[in-house]
Amino acid sequence: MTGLRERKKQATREALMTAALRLALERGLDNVRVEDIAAEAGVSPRTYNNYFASKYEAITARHTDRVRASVEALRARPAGEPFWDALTEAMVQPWARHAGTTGQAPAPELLAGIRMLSEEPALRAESLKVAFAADGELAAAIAERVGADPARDLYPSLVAVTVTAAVQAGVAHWLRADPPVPLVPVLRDCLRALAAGLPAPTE
Amino acid sequence: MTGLRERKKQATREALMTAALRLALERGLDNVRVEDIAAEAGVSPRTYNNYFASKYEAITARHTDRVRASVEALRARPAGEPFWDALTEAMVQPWARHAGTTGQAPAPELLAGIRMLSEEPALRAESLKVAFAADGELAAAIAERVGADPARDLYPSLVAVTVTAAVQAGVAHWLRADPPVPLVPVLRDCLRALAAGLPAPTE
DNA sequence: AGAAAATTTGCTGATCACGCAAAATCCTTC
DNA sequence: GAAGGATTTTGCGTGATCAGCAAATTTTCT
Repeated sequence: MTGLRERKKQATREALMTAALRLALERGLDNVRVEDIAAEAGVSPRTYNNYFASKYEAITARHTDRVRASVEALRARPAGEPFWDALTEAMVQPWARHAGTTGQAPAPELLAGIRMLSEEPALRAESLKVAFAADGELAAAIAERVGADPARDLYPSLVAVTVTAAVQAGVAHWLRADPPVPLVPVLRDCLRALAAGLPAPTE
Repeated sequence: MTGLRERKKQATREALMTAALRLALERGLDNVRVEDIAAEAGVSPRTYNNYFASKYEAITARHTDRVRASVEALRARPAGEPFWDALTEAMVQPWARHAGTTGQAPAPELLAGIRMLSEEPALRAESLKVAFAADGELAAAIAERVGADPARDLYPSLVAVTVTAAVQAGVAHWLRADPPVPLVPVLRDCLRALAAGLPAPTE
């Protein structure tokens, strides 16, 4: 079923994503026009907009995929697993390959890309948008798992939204850790703290 | 010190905000151009952009003010107050006047405005942007209060970001509650749960 | 009143995003 | 393997947003 058509579509999508990211990293976000990205990917500018609705979508597409992957990962966790274990693993998983627990440093280009997402205001906004756009689905998956009604109960959406936020905080902390630290444990800490409660440290 | 200049500036800002909101509610967001808002406020289109950088900023300006107000409110809480009490009150305060604990229903126009913020994707994105743009400041205020170093400690930013998210969830829940419920208790519940931990309901 | 400072405004240019229809490409069926 | 159908790409045109710049207007200060 993987016709040439689908493969080509995936390929241009991929080409546009990497072109956008590469150019933005090289020249700075403001010196990249849609036209440039399209040219780099060997495609007409009009086609760019068939794939991505805004100039920034292509750059944040990887992040969009990560977010969606978390939702799917949660749905794929074994049924017996305790809820917070499942949720933690699901949230961590898409980040694991970037910067695992092992000492190996993440690819610098990849890190620069993530850093740009959190430093360029326009990309930060786009990232937030996709993260919280998906959180209806995340809430639904959570509701399903804990047996709640997502429309009436506050719990699923509260957990979905705060977990999403906690991951953001974890990534941000990871980005600014001076002796670099591995990301995955940071994320686990965030989620464990969230599950257990956030009392003030000194009280 | 309240020269005519400053008063006029406040007035046009206010006029632009209300004009933008009114038009968006009346016609739908997509049928409002910057030009229309400026005309409604009796000002040139170019001036609109001196006040607001995007078409959506004016509409979400009230929300922006709420977010900022929370940060200031936290800084203004009495020093002896327990941390989570202070934080809860600070987050709730800007919303309190809209829909307090008392039975009085909120002004329908006001409610429609808030609902539009969470239903129109573009406005939702803008709201998220301002909420999380301010959360560096919120984290700083939290760090100050609990005596932490916002650059090194994860706690302040984790709390800031999750609290912001929890408020979002609370407001969203309030908006879809079928027999309407007062907002403030919902927000308090969200924040109490966040502070105490979010174990799965049935485990 | 008159100079200095700040704000408003019109103009302009760069860019973006999308509708539409023609051209190009891929897939299916005979 | 060729014709016909379906999908994608592309070019063109349109409407709109946003920011820089300099002139005009308004407020403030002396």
